[in-house]
Amino acid sequence: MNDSRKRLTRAEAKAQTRELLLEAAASTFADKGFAGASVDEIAEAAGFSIGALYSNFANKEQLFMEVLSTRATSRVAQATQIIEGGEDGLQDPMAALGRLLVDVADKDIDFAPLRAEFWLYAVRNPAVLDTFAARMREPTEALEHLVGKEMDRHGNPAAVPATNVAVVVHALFQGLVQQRRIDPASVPDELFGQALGWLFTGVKNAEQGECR
Amino acid sequence: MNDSRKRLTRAEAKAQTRELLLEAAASTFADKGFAGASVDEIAEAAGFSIGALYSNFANKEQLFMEVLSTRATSRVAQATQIIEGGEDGLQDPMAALGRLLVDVADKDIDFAPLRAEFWLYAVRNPAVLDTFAARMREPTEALEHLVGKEMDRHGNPAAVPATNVAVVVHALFQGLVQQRRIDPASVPDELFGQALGWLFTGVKNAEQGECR
DNA sequence: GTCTATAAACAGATAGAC
DNA sequence: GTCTATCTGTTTATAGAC
Repeated sequence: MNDSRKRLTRAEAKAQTRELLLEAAASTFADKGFAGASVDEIAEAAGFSIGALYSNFANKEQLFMEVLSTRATSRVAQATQIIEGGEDGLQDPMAALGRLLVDVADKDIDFAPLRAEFWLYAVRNPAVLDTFAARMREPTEALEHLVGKEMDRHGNPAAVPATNVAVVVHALFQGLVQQRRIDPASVPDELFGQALGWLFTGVKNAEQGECR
Repeated sequence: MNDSRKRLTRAEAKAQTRELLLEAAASTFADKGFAGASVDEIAEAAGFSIGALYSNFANKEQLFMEVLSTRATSRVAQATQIIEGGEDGLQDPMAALGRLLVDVADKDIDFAPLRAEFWLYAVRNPAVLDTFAARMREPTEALEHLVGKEMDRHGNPAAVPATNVAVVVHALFQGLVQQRRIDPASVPDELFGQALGWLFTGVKNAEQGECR
């Protein structure tokens, strides 16, 4: 009994070390990039030494991929799922989604750089490309539900596939987040929601034919 | 006379070396990133040795910034300016712009990775951020002209600022290019033009109020 | 399981030959 | 103006102490 408690505690300790290393890795990779970040400074940022890192991860690449698995990309999916279940945005889902996206962009400072780093890594390593593409399909699918509902709300069945609209919304979001990072004045808070509004009235009219 | 010809030829030779180094640098940075690419392999890719590189550029960073100055980001601006002056897209400027963006995305394979690399560098180096932001304003401003014309074509004066629409179009383009790179099937050729169509009918209706 | 010490390879940048 | 050789620091990854 004592023994099992002890074993559990040790397992927990190791798990905690792993988690701390993953957090430090995410932050350091965001700051300096995959090639630019050294395993040494990652370990140090986590409060450990290089030995602990190699005891928990096979090498730098595996650590990087592990960060991809646990963090970063699914934020948007989480966010949109909150909107679907929550009381927010019952009136105007698009404005609510706009606010939420701004929130994701501003709160999680590492989000965009980390995503860019993963994207580059995926583009450069064909073996990883499918894994990353699958990760990116997550938020798009979450958006697809929202998009589908919104399109239903406005009437008739799909002349435009919800999947395509979801891809566009996702791409627009990523693009705006990046632009906001280098030139905040050019991307005011409201622009997210406005752009979504334009897009959806446009889709709506495409469905039912031009309205004038 | 003989002397001046000789001097000119040498200057040209050096200029050519510089240009070759810049091309090789752009390609290598796109392939391996700023931190991942070594000056050695850049020089080698250009057909020169490391000494020639350091004879033409102060260091790796300056070479990188020089690549930014000469290449990469202004492609979209060039493209949209062609549309404005050309015979193409007189009927449907948005569809033409869509085709053109697809072309930029597919033909210039280094475009997106290089842009991502510059973006990351700018985000990480505050001193460079303004320079890069200015570069990014170039294509947006070119788009703004197109957008303004298109909005005029549909009628009344701006309830929506053309600048904001241009930012959205640019962001959308960048996002779609990135998504297409990791999951081509999710971003068919027509989607660029379609999305622009949705956006503009949406903006149009926002200008003149909802149409139903 | 984590740390310290170290091996082996490689980086950016410089100096001097041609 | 370009090349070769080299200096110096840093990198990833491993081995053995605790």
